[in-house]
Amino acid sequence: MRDRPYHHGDLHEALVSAGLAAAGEGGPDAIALRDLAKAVGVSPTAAYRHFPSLEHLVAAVAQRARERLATAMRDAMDSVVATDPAERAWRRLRASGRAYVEFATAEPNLFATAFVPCAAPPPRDDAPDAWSLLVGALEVLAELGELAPAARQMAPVIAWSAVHGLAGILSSAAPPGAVTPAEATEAVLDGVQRALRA
Amino acid sequence: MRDRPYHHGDLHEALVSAGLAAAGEGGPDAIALRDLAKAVGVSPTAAYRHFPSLEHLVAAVAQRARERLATAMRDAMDSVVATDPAERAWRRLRASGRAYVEFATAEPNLFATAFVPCAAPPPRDDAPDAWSLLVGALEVLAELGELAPAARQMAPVIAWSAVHGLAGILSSAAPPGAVTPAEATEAVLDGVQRALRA
DNA sequence: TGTACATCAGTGAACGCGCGTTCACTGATGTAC
DNA sequence: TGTACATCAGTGAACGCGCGTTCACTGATGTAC
Repeated sequence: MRDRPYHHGDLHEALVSAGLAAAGEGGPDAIALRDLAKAVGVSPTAAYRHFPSLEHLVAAVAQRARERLATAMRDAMDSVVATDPAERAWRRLRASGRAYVEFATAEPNLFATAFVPCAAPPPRDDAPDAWSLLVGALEVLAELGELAPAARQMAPVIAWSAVHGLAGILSSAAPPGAVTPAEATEAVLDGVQRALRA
Repeated sequence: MRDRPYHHGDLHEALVSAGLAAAGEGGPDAIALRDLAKAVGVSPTAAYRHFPSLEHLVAAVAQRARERLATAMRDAMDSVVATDPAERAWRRLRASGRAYVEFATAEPNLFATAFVPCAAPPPRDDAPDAWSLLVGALEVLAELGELAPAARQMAPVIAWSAVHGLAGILSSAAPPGAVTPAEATEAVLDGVQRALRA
């Protein structure tokens, strides 16, 4: 008397999705093949029909986590309303950075999962891809003449470092000193703007 | 016929030091109690005379890793020679940041160990302490009137975020785009300086 | 349209491993008298 | 100065667990004729 058909239907997707849930609760180390199989209601062996090894499953879950992060950035950028092109472009850059940091603080385990070192390659390109979103936002600013010429080539690494660093700090500890996470975030975004602005 | 005395002498220190070596080779997960006991030539049980649990040993090793990082920063700062006080202060700040990033790229496993999430508290305050070194360097700049008033309170978090973020990126991947790690580092340090400068 | 059969996605039991930790113990040290 | 004894730092064996992975297998699907 099984209430579940012999064939699962989409075990691949179910495992990745269960893996994302587990990672959200306990970080990347919580992605355990046997646990995921159990959560999905399938024997551990069944997973090997869809992933050659745990590493590949982890890679797929990590990609999913990165895509969540990138989606949050994109949504935040898309909700910016401003008529002046330059102001709009700066606001979109700031919105992406803010969303990045907020994702890291709201979901520290997924944030850690997104960047977990992983031997297996991701199954495909990230979509959306956080880095591309950032580079795109900076290109708009460059075309508007808003970026300092000296900073232009290095703008992506400068912005990414600042935001990624703050995200890492806030995802594992309170900001040092008597400062709220939101204040620290705006201060870092101000700093990025001063670093890049023409 | 044992060539080793029954009492070790300083097993506490030996375990931490073996833990640091293991972490340098394989990251924080390589800190395994049984392996360390074996490396030191002692039974696993002996470790429990010195640490209540593995967590506490890991905390001690992580602290040691952070102190290595801070020592590298301090050494780099101390080797700055400049007569003009403002130039000297800026150079010291840059030297500390550069050393931070270089430590992360040269010893990615120790860098990861330094910031591993750990339930047990560190046995004592870090000495030297990287955060204090940074704050000290920025205070000197502030007293010289080199910092923008708006940035002054937030200077530590701005500088730390940028450098910590770049260190995290470079410790696990090549910098995106056709850029060397050294170029990226100088660009980020330039960015910090533009963000903070009066 | 019906049927043989190749293919594929599952099962269930087991393997082998390494881990942190605990137990009852023994060897060495140092101190009180 | 010598000795009984408390204290401390080790030993060695074992426990129990959970892990990723493999094996021989079975149930379901779909396609060629």
